[in-house]
Amino acid sequence: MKIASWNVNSINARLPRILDWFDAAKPDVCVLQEIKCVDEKFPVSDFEDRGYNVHVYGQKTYNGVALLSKHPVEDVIRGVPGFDDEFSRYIEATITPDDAQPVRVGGLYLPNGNPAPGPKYDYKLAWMEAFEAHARSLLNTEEAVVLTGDYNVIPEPEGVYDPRGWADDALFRLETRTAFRRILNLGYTDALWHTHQGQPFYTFWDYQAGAWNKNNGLRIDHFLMSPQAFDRLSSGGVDKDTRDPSIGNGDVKPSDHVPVWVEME
DNA sequence: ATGGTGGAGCATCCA
Repeated sequence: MKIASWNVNSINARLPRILDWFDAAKPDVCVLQEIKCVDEKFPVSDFEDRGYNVHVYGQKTYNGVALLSKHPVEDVIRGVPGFDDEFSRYIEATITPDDAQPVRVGGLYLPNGNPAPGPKYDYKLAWMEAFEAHARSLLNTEEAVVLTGDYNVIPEPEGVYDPRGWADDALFRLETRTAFRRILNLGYTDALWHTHQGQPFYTFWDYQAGAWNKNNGLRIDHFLMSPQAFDRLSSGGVDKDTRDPSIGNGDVKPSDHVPVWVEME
């Protein structure tokens, strides 16, 4: 079973490139972030035509997440439990394939938090604290749990092209990394860091200042897997080509994030 | 030091 995550930076502005990727990558499950539309504007039929069950937690203009699955979907929740969030940033459900054990999949769009310090950064830390509590309760179920999405966290210096220049950024400052580490230390594994055996890679390149051409990237999209999920991990990857403006549909600009995925037994 | 790009949706905000 292939599970993917992609911050698409507007589902509707990006749709031809997104559908091309779905037709090639054929994920069983995919969570999307920054769909930037209300539920009614989500192109549901394009995905239903491809065999997906579609669950959307939309929002006008900003944020918005979705969960797509070729397998049956149960117990969908929207928003991190116990956290009164004014934005649509989290969707979670149980996926039950015919040929594999169920997986609880969470798709998240963690707040950016800049500028830091400040109220936006306080919101990021509060979000992470609530998410940590929820991640802990999920571990207590002893089910296979996969928490994936745009974490807006650079976990270690290898995840940024200029660690010194980013030291005070909300994505990399020590308090952010510590909060992320607390979640990992509950008992989750950073699955893509594992499959890459610590070899650096990026999942995001800014639109500005020629970041793609200079390979000035960030590693901010992650898969956190519970022990029961990690034991079933067979491979993981990052579809970097989707970020290249010269590859694929030239009429549509790429997202600044690339799809990330894992294969599970 | 600033602005550099891109999306939503109409002046800016967000990333």
